[in-house]
Amino acid sequence: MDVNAGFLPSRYRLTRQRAAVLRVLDGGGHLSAEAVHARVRSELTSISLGTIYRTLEILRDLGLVQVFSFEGGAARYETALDKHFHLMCSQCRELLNVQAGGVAEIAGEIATRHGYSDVDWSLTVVGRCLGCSEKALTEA
Amino acid sequence: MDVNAGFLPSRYRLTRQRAAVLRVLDGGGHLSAEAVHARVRSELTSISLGTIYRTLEILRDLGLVQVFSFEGGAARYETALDKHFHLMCSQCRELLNVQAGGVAEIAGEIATRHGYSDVDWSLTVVGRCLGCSEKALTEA
DNA sequence: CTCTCTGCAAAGCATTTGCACATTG
DNA sequence: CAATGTGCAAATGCTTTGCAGAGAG
Repeated sequence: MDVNAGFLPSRYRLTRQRAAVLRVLDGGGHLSAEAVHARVRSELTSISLGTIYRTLEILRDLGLVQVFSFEGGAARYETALDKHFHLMCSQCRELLNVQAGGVAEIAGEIATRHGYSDVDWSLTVVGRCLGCSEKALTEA
Repeated sequence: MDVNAGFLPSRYRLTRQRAAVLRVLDGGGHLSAEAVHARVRSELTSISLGTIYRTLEILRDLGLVQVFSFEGGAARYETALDKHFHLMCSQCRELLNVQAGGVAEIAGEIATRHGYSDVDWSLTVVGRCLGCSEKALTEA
């Protein structure tokens, strides 16, 4: 991804810190702020967690990054992709992106029926992944 | 709802506090722990917030109560009903329950394809509700 | 009399914020 | 130099927990 994209037409400056955060997220995965911090640190040793949070917020504002929050854990950040939903393992909490089919229609229909505007949706499917199922068997 | 239902076959005692929490939630709505606390207090003036949280956790464990967590706000609790999803206003954060149609199928299909078991799902549709849309117009 | 439950206050975790200094355009 | 960004540490909001006493079986 062109790290400059999205920055130029904005009031935000493209600093080393911001570029590094974006680069880490471009590496893929669903990372917590803490995890982003750890990775960016290998390059910018003195960057603070506060800056990570501030940066993630800005990248969100620019539409370059998406957040996923769930119960009992830190929010996970990923670079913005096509609209998708998440498949999450209830044990290891690993996240998988899944393409949406039909969900947008259901969401839109409901929203219209209730007079809601500026509609967005989020679907999360939770279950035990293959790896964790096997681990459970081995341990039993 | 019979407040005793669910308690008897369990290791939990039915105390005044627990009955009161359940009664408040049966009153309907999607309440934060803080809101439950405020309402229960009118009856049991010295009940603590800690007890509210502990009780909500137990009621969840018994399947009598469901939680809904979202970004940037306290979790909301409601008595367990048929599987449904939530329509949330992005401004006033009011929650509406909506019956599910087709979502379970999509979720199940995806989960099976990826080998996930013990599957559950949650769909949240977010938008601006009628009330908030009107308010926005009046203020403009 | 033992086990469970409660209130209280302290701790915990994720996130945000105030401030003084550094960096940038 | 004026505006923006940063590190640090303290503050915040929600939730959990340790403990000592109260209540239930």
